[in-house]
Amino acid sequence: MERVNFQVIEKKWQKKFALSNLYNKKGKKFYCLEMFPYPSGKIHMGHVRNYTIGDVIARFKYMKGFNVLHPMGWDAFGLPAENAARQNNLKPKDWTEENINTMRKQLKMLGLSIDWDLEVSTCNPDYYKHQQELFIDFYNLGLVSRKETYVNWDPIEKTVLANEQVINGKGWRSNAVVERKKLSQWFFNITKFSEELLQDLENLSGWPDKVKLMQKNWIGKSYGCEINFKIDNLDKNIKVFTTRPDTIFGASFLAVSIDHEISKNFVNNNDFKKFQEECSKIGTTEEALANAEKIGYNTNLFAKHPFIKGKKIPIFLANFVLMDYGSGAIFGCPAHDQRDFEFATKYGLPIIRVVSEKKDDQKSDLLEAYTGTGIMINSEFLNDLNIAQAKQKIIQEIEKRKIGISKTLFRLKDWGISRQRYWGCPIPMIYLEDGSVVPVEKSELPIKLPDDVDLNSSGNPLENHTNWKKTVQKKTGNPAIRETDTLDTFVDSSWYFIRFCSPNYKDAPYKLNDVNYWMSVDQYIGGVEHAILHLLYSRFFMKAIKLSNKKVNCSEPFKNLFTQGMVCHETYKDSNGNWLYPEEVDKQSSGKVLKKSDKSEVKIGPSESMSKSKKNTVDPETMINQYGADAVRWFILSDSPPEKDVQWSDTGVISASKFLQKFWNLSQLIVNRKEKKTLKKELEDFEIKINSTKFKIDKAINNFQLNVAIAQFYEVYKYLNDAIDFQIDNKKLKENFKDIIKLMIPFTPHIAHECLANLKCIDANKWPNINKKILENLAINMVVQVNGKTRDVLNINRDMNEKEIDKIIKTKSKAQKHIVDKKVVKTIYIKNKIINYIVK
RNA sequence: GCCCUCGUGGUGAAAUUGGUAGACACAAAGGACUUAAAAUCCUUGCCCUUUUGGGAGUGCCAGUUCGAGUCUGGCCGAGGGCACCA
Repeated sequence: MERVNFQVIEKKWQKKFALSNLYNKKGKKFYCLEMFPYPSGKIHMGHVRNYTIGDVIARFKYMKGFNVLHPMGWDAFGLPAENAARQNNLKPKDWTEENINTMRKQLKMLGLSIDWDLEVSTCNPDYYKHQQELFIDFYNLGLVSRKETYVNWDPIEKTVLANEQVINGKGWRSNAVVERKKLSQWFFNITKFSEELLQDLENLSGWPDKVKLMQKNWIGKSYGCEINFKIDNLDKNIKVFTTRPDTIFGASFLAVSIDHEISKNFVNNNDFKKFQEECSKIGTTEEALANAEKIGYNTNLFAKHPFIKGKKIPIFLANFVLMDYGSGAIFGCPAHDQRDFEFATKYGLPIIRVVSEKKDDQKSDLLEAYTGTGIMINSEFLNDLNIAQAKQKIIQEIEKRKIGISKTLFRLKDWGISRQRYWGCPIPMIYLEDGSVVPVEKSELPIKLPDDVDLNSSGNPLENHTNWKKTVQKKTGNPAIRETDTLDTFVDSSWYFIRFCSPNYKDAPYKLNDVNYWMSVDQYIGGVEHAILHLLYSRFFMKAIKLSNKKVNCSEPFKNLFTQGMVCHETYKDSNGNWLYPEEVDKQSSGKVLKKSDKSEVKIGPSESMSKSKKNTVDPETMINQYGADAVRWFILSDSPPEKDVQWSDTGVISASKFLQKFWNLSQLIVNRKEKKTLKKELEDFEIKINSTKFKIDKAINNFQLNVAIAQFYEVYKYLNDAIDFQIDNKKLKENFKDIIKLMIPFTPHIAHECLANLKCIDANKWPNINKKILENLAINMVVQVNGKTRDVLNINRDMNEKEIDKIIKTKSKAQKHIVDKKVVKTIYIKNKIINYIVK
């Protein structure tokens, strides 16, 4: 049999895929989007998986008659471009563009049904001009502010990181230990949407619960109240936020953050300085802070207990109270909060129980804080209430006495967007001589990045540039200085899906009609690592854009979200402990693995997600050249469910390639098949099998069970191979075979189209009809059980009644010997499924 | 510490959502074809029985049910998210 030349047919069909008229441009809209890539150099297997999954969905929808939007772009700003440019003495722009060209070429090799006319790149002034417009819109809406705050400073990247970019106290990209630094920064006031961002999660039924939960926890809504404590002998109050106002009678101290304004009273105090030093010694990483011992500084001030006349409780400055949550002060109730318990134990403060699990259990000493349910004790008017009732009552009382107010707090913080880097979108703000800061005129946009920057000196290249920042205010002609910070690259990716709706529109970031037609994204696909950052920011952008233009009728950007798993590969180390690439090792049939260069033994490590640092990567382009794009696509979908990690295996892709070859062989056999006469019964059975396969595949794709769909193709292949010899005429056989191949187009578009062309198929891009009537008449397998144990399976007509079945079982079935001579106590009969005899 | 998810052959996984456990694939062993190899195809896969058969079996222990991989409770293990958030 002739071997199919993958290279030739893939090139041939990719030319046709490039003509957008191949795709349906009518019908109901369907916006299919995969997270766009950062152009780091070459595509990796993670991209292959992501975009192949997306392509299956997009092609599936095209074929089902939808008008599909399936674009691609580049998340092209970012620090690696600067680093690479510095190392290779290039311009970030040139480096980025070169990578884009490479990766575009590679993506095209995969045969994706992308509409390349819509391509956008975030580093292109045509794109970031509109981002600057949006920034100004947001500014005018009061959604942008400038704040002096402690920031997460990455000492390697010399830039500020958002909280979300700090992972275990380290920079998400550099892995450097993050420092605390006070800087003036630009913020998007994402917290203005806290409630909405939380509420609207409820409507996102097409999102994984896991992702919604992560966002919910991140937003972190908590109910409680604020209480004012009067400081004794001082005309001052300390505001305290608590979610447990019910435990107020157990309060034995106040603890206040070191950054709280009250600590200003002690700046000249040597003990305080010592304490401050001690705190800073602990380090600034969240991990270190979380595990650090709780220490305090006794201010010798006292607060009046708001409900116990004459009672005074000491005020401490404490390292475990955070300034940027609540009001930076708490009341300590050691009996019912573990942190307070540790603190009180250390400083010998009273531990007063106010919640008791049982009424009589109040004498034993606590070994740790009790945080469970119970009823109130030692709490005057709250006694005998449960916690919920007590909370309600005390808040009423607090409000009545005007010493506080019920309050809801969010953990979510505003989004710091300033970056002291060159390769990002310039922030369109200017500083005037009178000290005010104003946006530039929209007509001046884009504020372009300069080409001639020095990336080799430290600090912010735009700040260091000789004249870039010098400008004049257009309206007045007065001299002004440009903002030299650039935007966090997460801003770039927070609205690209909107730009895709009208990517070439020059007048505004989006064309209203196009956005209202295409948005929201019907299917968004990407890695779960973006569950919080990117998705939350994008949701914020959509809401902010809607706020700036009431005619936009979309408030959530992504209707359905699918998060795919990672691509993994085993790791290899030589005897010196150096990582080795898979192509540097040889696998022996004995199971041993040897280093190719010197035949030394190689240690195999566990399979981990592919990363350059561990060298467990496989180059997609090499694989495509070797086995064909279809085989690579097929394998990466076949082995695991898309939401789980998949193990890359060379033998797997080889077998995928072999299967496609066999499938092609089969199509040749069918093309050249000799005519046969049809036997009615054989044709019926055949059509039942083909239709049930079609049904299962269609359903599997709908459910994102692409691995299950592929298993169906393997199964039906075997069947079709036998079916060649069935008594079925060529027309019927080919018709059914064509339908099966059409189902393969989303998975392996090149070879499927090639086979269909050989079969002279004229409507290849139309999803075949499934004859449900045939399926309804399908014979079923009736399971026959005795005492719950399966004794036989009967292939019988659908909807047969119990009596008939009982007759068959008692005369012909293998189960009869388990029933005869025994008393049938009960029979459970589930139509078309099972019959279970209970015998004694 | 808190929250969430998941435990099925040597491996990746299926299982119509409470109804034949292990589809499909990888790897392995045996066989066919071949002078041989490659390629291709077939068979096997826990225990007992020569076979027909029978039994055990979805991390562990209990429970609900005619029937549990699927539901409930407890335990053990793995992964993920958050982490001094008051």
